[in-house]
Amino acid sequence: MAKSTDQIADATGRPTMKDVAALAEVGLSTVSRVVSGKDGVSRAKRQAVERAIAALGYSRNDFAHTLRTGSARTIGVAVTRISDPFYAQIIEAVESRAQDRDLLVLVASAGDDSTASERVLKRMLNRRLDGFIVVAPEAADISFLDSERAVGTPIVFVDRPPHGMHADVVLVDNERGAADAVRHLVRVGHRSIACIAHVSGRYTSERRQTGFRRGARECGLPDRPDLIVEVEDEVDACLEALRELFSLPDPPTALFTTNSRTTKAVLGALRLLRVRPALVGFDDFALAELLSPPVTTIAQDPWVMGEAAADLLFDRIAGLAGPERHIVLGTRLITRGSGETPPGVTGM
Amino acid sequence: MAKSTDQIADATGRPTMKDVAALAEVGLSTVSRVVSGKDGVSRAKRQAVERAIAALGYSRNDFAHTLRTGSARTIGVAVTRISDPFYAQIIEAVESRAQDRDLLVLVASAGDDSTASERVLKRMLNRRLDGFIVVAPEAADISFLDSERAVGTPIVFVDRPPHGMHADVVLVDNERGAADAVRHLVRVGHRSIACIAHVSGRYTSERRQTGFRRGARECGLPDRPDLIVEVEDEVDACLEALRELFSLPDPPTALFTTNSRTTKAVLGALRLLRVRPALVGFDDFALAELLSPPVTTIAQDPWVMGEAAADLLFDRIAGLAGPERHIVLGTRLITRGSGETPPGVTGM
DNA sequence: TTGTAAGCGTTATCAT
DNA sequence: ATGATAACGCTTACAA
Repeated sequence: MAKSTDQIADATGRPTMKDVAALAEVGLSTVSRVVSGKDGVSRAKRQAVERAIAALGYSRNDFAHTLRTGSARTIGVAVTRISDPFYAQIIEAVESRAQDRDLLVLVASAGDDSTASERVLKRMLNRRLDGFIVVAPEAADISFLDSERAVGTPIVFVDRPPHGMHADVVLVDNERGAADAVRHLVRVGHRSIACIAHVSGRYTSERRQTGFRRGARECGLPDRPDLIVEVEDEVDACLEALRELFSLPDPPTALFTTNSRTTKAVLGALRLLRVRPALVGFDDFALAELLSPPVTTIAQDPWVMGEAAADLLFDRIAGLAGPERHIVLGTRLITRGSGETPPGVTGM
Repeated sequence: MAKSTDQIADATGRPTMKDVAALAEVGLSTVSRVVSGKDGVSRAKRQAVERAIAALGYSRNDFAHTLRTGSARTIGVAVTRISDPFYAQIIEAVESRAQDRDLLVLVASAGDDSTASERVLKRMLNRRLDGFIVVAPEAADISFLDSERAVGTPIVFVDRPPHGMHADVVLVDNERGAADAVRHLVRVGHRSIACIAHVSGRYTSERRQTGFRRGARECGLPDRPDLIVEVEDEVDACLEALRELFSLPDPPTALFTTNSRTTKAVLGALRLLRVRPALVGFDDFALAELLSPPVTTIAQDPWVMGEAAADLLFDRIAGLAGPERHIVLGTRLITRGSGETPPGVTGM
């Protein structure tokens, strides 16, 4: 009743190729050829088909198409948390690249939980994805992804490499970035620097701790294990950690935080204390320059990471063989002020 | 070579139900029954099938399943920009609800552009989505969505109603929220309040302007069209707008901004000026409480919006008929300080 | 309880 | 250039 044209329809109410063929008075394969943009169809028939398509409001059923051809023209992106701006930007970058190639993007927030994430990822895989980009939950056992790869689905990991599995991956140079942060703080005069590391996020957090230690060593700072603490990214936890740090006999004059969520929590905690240590955070975040003092960060570029992952994936989809590739992107120190606080100013 | 088990396979290299049936030495329909969790299968055969499934690493081809059953168990979410935290949270809320029902979520950043967004949305629709949640680009003509609805795909709009189309929609009470902002500013003593509205985002921006005017009127403020300006959400544009506002004969002592992107741009611009007007922004954002002064906002809850949209959609998918529903959610004034600046302090 | 067979809407093969 | 016809992998009467 919606359209004036009489129309037969599929189960879901939509016209099918058969309907188009009937209306255009041509064979089914001719319609298929037109729809798929193949040539070998006379002008006359092609036009008849196009008219019928327009009249019926026909559009191809992707499921039938995929069943037949094997390719869904869809890639999947799974992250641990869509609403984290860092992951959101990765997704947007991938999506933008995918649109260029007329690919659809299936997205999932897998969370950190092992069983839930496995369910989600497996469900996506049932979709016979052409490729998969994954920020893997670190707690989860993702060995099942390996058999998926074995069966031919290219998978690219982002942000952290999969545990015990050789695969394409896009990372930033966490170690070097963290070392840069330390070097910067030492340059402006600090000798006593604390590292506040996020407890979860095993991989990145650990690499950045390692970088922190290496940076400190290279700058000739004494080894101070008491200045390295692991916290949850909540204000309360950070507050407690800071209190302990600043009641040490030789308290830090500067802080390094291992990711932006932790940086934010630390900022929230600092607001409740009288200390104003220098601060450099790994991972840039919106509004960092509007805080007072503006926050100095080690920036990674999620957009570029997403693009790199997508490009790598597309190469694999196109059939690129060869050994797995690790793309390691550089980080950038953004000096904004919080890292400049001279050591003297600090103190409880 | 990947598995020790001999395995036949589909075109893509994966085992099919046929393979499972052969290995388990049962009929095809028995396998189907087991896979779909239907009963009426003897323990013995069920176990044989399960063993075969495990041995082959079989998983159901969703495309074949969907082609046959008609439902893709997939909903679509289209927003204008995934990396905008507001939309990212809506997506995450929808996704979380979808996971409860074992639905997959197809996500797209449609952008603001008309032709591009139409292409993206149409491609999603070819997927025979069970339902669609859309934050529609305002510039775009989305009348084609109407025919999609006519053919039976439930669609729920979020954040703004579709232009010239009756449909389910989840909104916040923009007008009231904006009026609340004005009332708050008047309460702390302001009489001269400017409204800095985002030029794009027609719908929300206009409603919030309307609310601003109504609030001003209800508080007995004089009608001051010169205090309402429209800007792009960039620092430069805001800077220029602010300069003009503050060179008026009777400059504002307080500002109201119509969305968080604009609020941030205005904050960036204010930093370059000597004025420190009071400020209330529509739409809350991360770190608002860490700025100095902390920013007072009219908060909308994207998570609740996403959940409401998802629930409404699920009702429709389940067959709920009846007239379209408009769900209008309230907003919440979060007093943080930037809205408390007494009028006297301001001035160029 | 179990299996056979007929499609779902599309594409690919093969005659014409 | 065109059109039957046979799959693609799955579900679902209908038989047995």
